[in-house]
Amino acid sequence: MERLPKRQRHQELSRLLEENPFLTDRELTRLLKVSIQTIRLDRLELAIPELRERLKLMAERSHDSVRSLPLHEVIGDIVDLQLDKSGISLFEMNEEHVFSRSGIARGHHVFAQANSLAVAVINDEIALTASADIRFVRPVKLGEKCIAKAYVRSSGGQKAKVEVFTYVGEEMVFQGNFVIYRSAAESKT
Amino acid sequence: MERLPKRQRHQELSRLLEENPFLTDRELTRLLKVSIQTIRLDRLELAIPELRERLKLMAERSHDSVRSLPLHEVIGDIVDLQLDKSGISLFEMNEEHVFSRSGIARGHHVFAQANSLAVAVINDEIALTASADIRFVRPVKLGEKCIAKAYVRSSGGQKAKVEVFTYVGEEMVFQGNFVIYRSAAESKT
DNA sequence: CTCTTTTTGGTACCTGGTAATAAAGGCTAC
DNA sequence: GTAGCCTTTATTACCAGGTACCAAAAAGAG
Repeated sequence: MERLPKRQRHQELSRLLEENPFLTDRELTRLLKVSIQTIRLDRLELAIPELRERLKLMAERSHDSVRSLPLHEVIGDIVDLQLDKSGISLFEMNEEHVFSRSGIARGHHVFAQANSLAVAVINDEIALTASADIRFVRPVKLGEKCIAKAYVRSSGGQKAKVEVFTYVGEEMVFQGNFVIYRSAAESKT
Repeated sequence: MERLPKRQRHQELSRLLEENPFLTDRELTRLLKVSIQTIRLDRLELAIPELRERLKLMAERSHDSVRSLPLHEVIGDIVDLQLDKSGISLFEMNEEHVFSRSGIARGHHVFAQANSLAVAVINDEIALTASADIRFVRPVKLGEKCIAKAYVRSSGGQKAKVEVFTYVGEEMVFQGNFVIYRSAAESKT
């Protein structure tokens, strides 16, 4: 058995669910052409919860409105969030985000998604961006779906370091290192 | 059997679910002290969907809402522009730009003003942010007027370096070094 | 050609329901 | 009284979308 197919399938599975978290295992068997048991093993390996749990998580996030994310002001759609650890958000570039001339996204929209995620992932009353070092790897074009992944690298004390990578499909389009100030109170994790 | 208890129960049921839509029928039997069948008949009468449907609806709403936000073409009013030299823009923070909790502006709005200006100041068909190194010196609060000043430090070749300082009054609140890609030499096409 | 990993298949069980049907409780009308 | 009616409760069958586990087949790797 080639090592690739499995990893490719895992990537594909993650991508599909990031794009559309409403897919059941049965629908995934159709999309990936493997048995339902394989899908379930894959989800297990990738630590992706079942459909109902995913929906519940989404519902909870939108319901709470407490926590560090007033959802309406967040750029992008946060589909996974492990406070103080990591997070994933989706954002699709459409007309209002791009230069009309070239169809290329304005940098600050790409930044906004990454920044929103970096702030959201910090489990604190108040979290503010202190500084950032960012790189636009390749232009993002109209219609492209950006998947931003944030990883908290260090969160001791008042400053947390968060690394964010933004992808379009497999391709990295943006990378940023954020330093986030936190209100200091509840750091325990 | 009193006619009232039923209507009262219906009201109570609606109230409970509005307050906490995550309640299962079983939990409701405990709260209302009737059988689970009664709860289900009540939900039927009141046209309240089952728990899973409620969660799904909430998840769907949170999924396709967020995408849009008031980030239009250029952030800030450009009041002075000397192409390839310098520029100034103004931007006032209001409710939609700040964390409702703290009244502090979200970093990406401050960044967006600076980024817009850095791109605008470059005299070329196409100008894109390649990378940036930014620092939020102090938080910007609701109602504050930000004055961003951009200076082109070097513009030879395909990359231009632009330095942006943002002030509220005399106070510097943000500073960034941008590297901007330009489509070619300024004299071309 | 073995040995291990991966994939598939199947069963039992769980949650939070729907749907249908029957039975019991309570109240009114005659 | 008791018949009629609504409300409530109980029972059973069924479903979706899983989990958990076991066994066997398929596919590589050595």
